[in-house]
Amino acid sequence: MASEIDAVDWRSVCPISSALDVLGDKWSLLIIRDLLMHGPRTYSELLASPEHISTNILASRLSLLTYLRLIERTHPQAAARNNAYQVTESGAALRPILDGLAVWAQSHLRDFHGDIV
Amino acid sequence: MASEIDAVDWRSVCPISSALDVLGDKWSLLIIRDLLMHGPRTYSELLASPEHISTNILASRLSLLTYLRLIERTHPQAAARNNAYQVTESGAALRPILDGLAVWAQSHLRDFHGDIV
DNA sequence: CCGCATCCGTTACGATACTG
DNA sequence: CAGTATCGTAACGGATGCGG
Repeated sequence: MASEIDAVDWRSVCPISSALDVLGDKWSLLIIRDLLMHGPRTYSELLASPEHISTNILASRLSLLTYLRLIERTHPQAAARNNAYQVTESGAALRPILDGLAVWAQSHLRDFHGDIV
Repeated sequence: MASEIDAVDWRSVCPISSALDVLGDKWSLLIIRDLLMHGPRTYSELLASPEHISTNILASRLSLLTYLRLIERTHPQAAARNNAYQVTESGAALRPILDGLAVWAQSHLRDFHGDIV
C-alpha cells in the first residue's frame, strides 16, 4: 500500500529541536538546496544529483516535505509524469541557512575534506 | 576496544553537502545548542536535556565532534570525571545557523507543532 | 558515583527490481 | 518517468556492565 501517515515526532518544544525533527537528516536540506539552486526539478533530476539519493528515500522525503508545505508540485492537478517540485515560501526561507552552512563548511571543514569547493 | 576510526564519508565536494555529512543528523546540532546556551557541560548534563539522547549515541557524537574540533574538553589533561565539554571557535561559528533555524521553525512549523516555544 | 563501552532488539537506510 | 516492494545492512535506542 501507499499512503503512510506523514507525522513528525516532536522531541521537545524547543524550536531548534523542532527544526531538526524535520530537517535533521542527510537528505532533506539537500533536496531544498537543489530546488533553490536550479528552480523546479523533476523526480529524476533530483535523483541525478551528485550525492546519489536512492529512489525510496527520495520519495519518502518528498512526501514529508510536501506534507509540511516546504515544497509543492508545479502543476498540482496534472499527472505525476514530468510534474516538477518547487519550494514554497517556507522552503525558500531556508536559503540563508543553507548559505550559512556553505560558508561555515568552507571555513571549518577544509582541514578534513580538502576537495571542498 | 575503544578508539574507532572517526572518519567521515564525504558524498560530494559541495560545501552544503559536506556540512550535512557532519551535522546532518538529529543530535549533533542539539549538542552544540546545549553548549552554546549553557556554556561548558558535562556528559551527564548533556544526557539530561529534554530530548533524551541515549548514552551510546551521545558518546559517539562527542567523539566525532571532538575529532572535527567543533568541541573540546575544558581540561584536556584531567580525568574524564567531571570534565566538561565546550565549543571551539568552529563550533561557536554555528551560532547564527542555530538562531536561523530557531526563527525559521517558529515561523513555519507552528501549524504542525502548536506547542513550539 | 560518572563516563563511557557493550550487548541486543528495533528502526531507518540503501541498492535494486519491479509496476502503472 | 515516477514512484513502490523487497530485502540486506547500518544506525539507533534502551539496558546494563565496568573501570577509574
